[in-house]
Amino acid sequence: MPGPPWWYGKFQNAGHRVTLPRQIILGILSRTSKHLSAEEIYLSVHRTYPAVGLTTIYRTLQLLVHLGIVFKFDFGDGRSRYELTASQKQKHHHHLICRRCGRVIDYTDFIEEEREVFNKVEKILSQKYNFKINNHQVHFYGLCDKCQ
Amino acid sequence: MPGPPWWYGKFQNAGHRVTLPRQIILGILSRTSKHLSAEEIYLSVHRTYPAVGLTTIYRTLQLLVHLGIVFKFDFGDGRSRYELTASQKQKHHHHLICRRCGRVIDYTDFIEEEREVFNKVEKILSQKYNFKINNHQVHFYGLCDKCQ
DNA sequence: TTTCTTATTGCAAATGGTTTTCATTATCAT
DNA sequence: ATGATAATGAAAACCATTTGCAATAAGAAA
Repeated sequence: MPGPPWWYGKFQNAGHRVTLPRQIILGILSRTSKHLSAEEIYLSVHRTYPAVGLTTIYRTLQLLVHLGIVFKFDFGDGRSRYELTASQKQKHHHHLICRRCGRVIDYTDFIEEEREVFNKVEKILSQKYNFKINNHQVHFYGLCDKCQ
Repeated sequence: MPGPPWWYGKFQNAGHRVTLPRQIILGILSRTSKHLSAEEIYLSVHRTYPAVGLTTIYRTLQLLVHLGIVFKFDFGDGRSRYELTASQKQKHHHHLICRRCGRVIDYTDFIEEEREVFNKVEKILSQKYNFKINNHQVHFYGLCDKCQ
């Protein structure tokens, strides 16, 4: 798949430079289907590019979230976790979180049906509260099979 | 409304003591409709009971979350916020969060489809992933009227 | 290609919410 | 009333994340 990646334009428009660390980080995010933390990304980057510092990871993630390229999640384990908003590896999904062991399951079941409802709800909420809604997240909390 | 409060049994069953700080904290949570942070609760407690320390607030909240009496939320402002899971003041609701100013709006006026989908999805997910689901949270992210 | 402006980076130090340690206090079963 | 021990408060420790600043590099202009 040649040509510039899909996020390229978002950088240009906002006047941000396409630097090596940023490309590497985006590469990692686009190749995983996990919810990586800043440190995990740092370690992954560090294997091939030891010169990149943890600070850059944090600053880049902050930028990516701001540009709407990445979602930031809190699953309750004391650190933020990040996912691309769009990629081959990441279809739109919601989360099932175990309160005991912290396991997170992505599910896409009924996502279409959910999406229809959410579209409708978003439209209603946008009007009622005069809110410009960009995205949503759904978390179900409970106990996984091993922890019951 | 006389008699012991609804959470009393949960304490007893788990062998936890009903102490003054715990009663005060639960009192505050049951009288508010806001999403209070640990520090806000501390300050509120402190006005009438200056002897209660911040540490106790944290430990109590941790216990309450564990007992399922309180929900812990992360709205992205760098601190956790807490709400009773059940009370006169708190009906089940979802959140609308402004990415810019951090304002959080609760909404409870669900449309029928919304309820149906959640009931259905919850049931199916429980079976498919053998998860015992206790609750869910829904966050819509966007820009509020003032921040657009 | 070379130059120049300035956004970006790395390191170290600072921040700040939350947790831990430990001696003291208070709950509640006996 | 008493005793076992859960709970508490104060201070210190933790640790994910942010900030200050001098050095570096992206990308527009020449």
